Amino acid sequence: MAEISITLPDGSQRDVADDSTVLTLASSISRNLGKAAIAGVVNGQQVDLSQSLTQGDSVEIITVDSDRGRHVLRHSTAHVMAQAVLNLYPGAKYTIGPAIENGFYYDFDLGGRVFTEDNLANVEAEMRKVITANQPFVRAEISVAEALSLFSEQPYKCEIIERVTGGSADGTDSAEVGGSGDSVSIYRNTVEFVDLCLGPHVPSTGRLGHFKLQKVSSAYWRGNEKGPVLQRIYGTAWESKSALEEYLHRLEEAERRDHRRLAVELDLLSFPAELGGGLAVWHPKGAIVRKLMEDYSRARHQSGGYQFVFTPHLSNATLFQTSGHLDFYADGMYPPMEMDNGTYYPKPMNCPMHCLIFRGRQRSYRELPLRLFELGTVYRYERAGTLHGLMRIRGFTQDDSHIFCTREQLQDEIISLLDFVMSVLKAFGFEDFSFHLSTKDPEKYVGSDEIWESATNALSTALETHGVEYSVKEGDAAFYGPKIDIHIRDAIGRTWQLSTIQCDFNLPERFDLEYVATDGSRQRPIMLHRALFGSVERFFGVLVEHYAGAFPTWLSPVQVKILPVAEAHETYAQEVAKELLGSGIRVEIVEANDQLGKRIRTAKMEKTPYVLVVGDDDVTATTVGVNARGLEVERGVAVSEFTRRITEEVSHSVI
RNA sequence: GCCCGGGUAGCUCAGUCGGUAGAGCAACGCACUCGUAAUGCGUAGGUCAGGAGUUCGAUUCUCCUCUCGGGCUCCA
Repeated sequence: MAEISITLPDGSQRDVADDSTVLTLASSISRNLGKAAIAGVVNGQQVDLSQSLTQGDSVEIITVDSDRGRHVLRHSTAHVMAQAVLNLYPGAKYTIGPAIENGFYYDFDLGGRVFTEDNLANVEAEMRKVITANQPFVRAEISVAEALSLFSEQPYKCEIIERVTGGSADGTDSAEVGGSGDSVSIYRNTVEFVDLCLGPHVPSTGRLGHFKLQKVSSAYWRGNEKGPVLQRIYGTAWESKSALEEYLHRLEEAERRDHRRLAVELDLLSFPAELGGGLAVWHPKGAIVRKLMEDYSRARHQSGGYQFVFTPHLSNATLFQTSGHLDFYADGMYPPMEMDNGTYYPKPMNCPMHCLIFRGRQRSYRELPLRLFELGTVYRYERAGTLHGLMRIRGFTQDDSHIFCTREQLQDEIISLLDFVMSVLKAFGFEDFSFHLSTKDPEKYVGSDEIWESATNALSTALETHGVEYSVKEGDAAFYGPKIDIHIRDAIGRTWQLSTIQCDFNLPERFDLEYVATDGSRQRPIMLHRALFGSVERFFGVLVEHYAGAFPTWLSPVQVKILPVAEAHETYAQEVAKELLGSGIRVEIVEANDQLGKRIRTAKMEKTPYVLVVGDDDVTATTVGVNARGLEVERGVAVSEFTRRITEEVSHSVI
């Protein structure tokens, strides 16, 4: 038999029989690789395992336990779900079913019927049948005419075929269907079930099985609010039972940490219905944590060269006409209040007011960079369906700063800003950052190409100076300037976008901001918007979830609870409390009305960092029994020693 | 804003095929005074989200409103 030569990813050559496929190649490399293989990449194109190889192909094997492998697995599972739904709901129209992060979904038009959670078990059972049947995924390329005839009962499929072959495909379509020119690719499982698809897929449904359907919801066809409403089922799928279980466990963990739930359990804050949606009241325990966060932020800004300002919550409409917000953003603003001397709006942003402060008098280059800082509360009328606890809220406080600088200063300013941002976030327990640079949208921007280029270079150079990896989002910038977004990874691996550093070439123009340069000429400053927390409320929510409500000692609402063993020890407990209070520690005494075990349990459930038990021995020796969160109980610690330890712990966390 | 599903005691929930409701925890009282994650007994607590309709009678059925949840869309 003749042989052909294949190039592997490491650059090595391998000779294989000329009737080889991706699968036989994988198996020839090792038995385990053959087993783990789920698809391949041939000359840069993802293909099925059954793909034949030809002389000179570059081949990479995709295994099930890789991101790309799980993607294939999930997409194939989506097909299985579509088949199951079509079996169970005759007349259902199927639309698209992509793999997504951690899972997949598929959208159906049930002709007015809807899915409920109760239907999921049936669909799952039907899917198991499909999987047990071990149906093959057979790829074919057929002509457009054949495809339209094959899917004549499926209007959504026809629409996709027409759009793809008509050259007006978007990203969603091209993930759904492959083929070139006049043909489209399909994958057939049975005589009855066939789906349009780019592929690749697993060889047969028997390769699947570690999946779970999660929820039903609705979605718009092609994301268009005016279009048909479809029924969507979300599911997750993994390469092994243990990977599936681990993922489901992570979901449970996320639910356990949900800040909305912990806010109630720990009495941090609430969203009274009487206030209206998306508006919170902060209870004492939440308020103290928030105050500590704000105090820390203020202290850092003070030492970081910022000047504090305050601005009102309301403004005359003319301000927002000047800033342009009323033209571009009126839908996001609370409605106007008609007053006898004009129309007023609650502010959705602080920046226009900071511009007024800058413009309040003539500015010299000697003052730049001028850094104005405010914990500024803004109001945005978020659409009702988008509200989500503290993460999306209608009244919130930005740790907002506007920096006015020259073009020459931009580079250094951003370099030091990145330092500042990471240093502040690290103080709150975040270590893992990712950076995203958004560049000009060629369709929509203000300012010269030249200033965009120099500002974008300043941002990327700053990132490179710090030696951090970053992704570039081409065209994702706002119309007024390029920006860096900073995401953090929390304790259970989720990422959150918090900080942002945005260049603005627009507002200085609109407000006609100037400074006097060294040569006496009037120059326009560049304005930087930046926030570290983003919103204090949202950052608080992220912190609650990151710590699962167990704040580090310096942030804990109550740092120490003192539990006298019996009533007779209450006087001593007060003495200990007094000493700790004197050192600035937040301490509470829990009187001996309940059994000790009960009181310990309650204190632990409240996630108190230190529970001190004091009894006869302690009164005699001036000691305490220390029950620290996550540590063994330690009896007989001298009060002075405990005070020293905790004050040291707290002082290390705060500047 | 759109689709679907909820709203019963402070919290978590049960229940009423239409006859105005119940548990656990929490609160309060009494007894117990206890050395490291739930002592016992008792008391109180609800216009069953709000409004309208159907009905002899509505927490239960219907409609509307508010609100919450899951998505979609949105986040200049």
